[in-house]
Amino acid sequence: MLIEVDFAGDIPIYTQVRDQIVIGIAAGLLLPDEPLPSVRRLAADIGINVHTVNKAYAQLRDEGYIRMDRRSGAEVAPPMEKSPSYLATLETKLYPIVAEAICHRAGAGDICDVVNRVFLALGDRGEDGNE
Amino acid sequence: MLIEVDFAGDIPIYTQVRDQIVIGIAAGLLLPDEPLPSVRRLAADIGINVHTVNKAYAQLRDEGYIRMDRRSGAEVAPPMEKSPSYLATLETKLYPIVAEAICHRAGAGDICDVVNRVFLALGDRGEDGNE
DNA sequence: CGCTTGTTCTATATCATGTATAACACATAT
DNA sequence: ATATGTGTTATACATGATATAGAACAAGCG
Repeated sequence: MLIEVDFAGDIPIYTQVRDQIVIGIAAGLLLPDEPLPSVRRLAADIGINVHTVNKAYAQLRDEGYIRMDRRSGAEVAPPMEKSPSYLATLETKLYPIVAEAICHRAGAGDICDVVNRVFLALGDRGEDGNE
Repeated sequence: MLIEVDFAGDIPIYTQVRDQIVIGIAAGLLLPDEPLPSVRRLAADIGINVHTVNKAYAQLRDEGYIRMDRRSGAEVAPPMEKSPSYLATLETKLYPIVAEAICHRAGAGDICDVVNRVFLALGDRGEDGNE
């Protein structure tokens, strides 16, 4: 599970780390209860500060993606429950993106094609046949 | 075309203004060549600084959504060309969102359902039958 | 001239981001 | 006991983004 960071981009480093770990969990590269590298270790590997990694980990913990213990370190959390309230959050995030797509003359099919492409790219090991 | 801003949220004001105008264009509430309120006018209406509105307008101009003239003011730009390069940008934006959705046990169908729902909410007047 | 338009400039205040260093509480291994 | 490794917290500093404020400019129009 290699994590790379773009220092030149306008996306915060801790957000990049957080996103890549979420992607790793979604893709099945990070399995439940699997230990994550310690904050100091990952910071040294990437070449960033400990607090930056800690901020990413803390956010992941608050969002329920990982579990942190002062002694045993950080671990991937068990799979989430399927909460309908998340769909409202998803809709809020998709609203400006879909509007942009419409302005670029993309149809709903075009957007869903991209969604399915990303889904397949992540889903090689991410699905376990729940539906 | 009413624009409202959430001062308490963590989304920059100029981004909120920019997003709502994009949504307005996508929904057909703002038609091509339609004049936008002046930066001073909109700033006064919303209750924010002129520079904040100017930043939103400048970004919209750089992205091709609107056209600005020093004398005639700001106007909605003509419809965009359908560029394939945008789909790559869209895919980059959707990647973390789809990963999040997978972690929340949402399937590709669930995501596309939300996309279609947003598409319909915006598309009441946004489509003109291009495909 | 008077008014409006976008544009640019300076200045200030606040918050986010990232780094740096250090210490703490807790657990484990030597 | 000592050493090492966890996450956690605290302080400090530098930089950039965000937002505000006031002022001025060039250009068009009645």
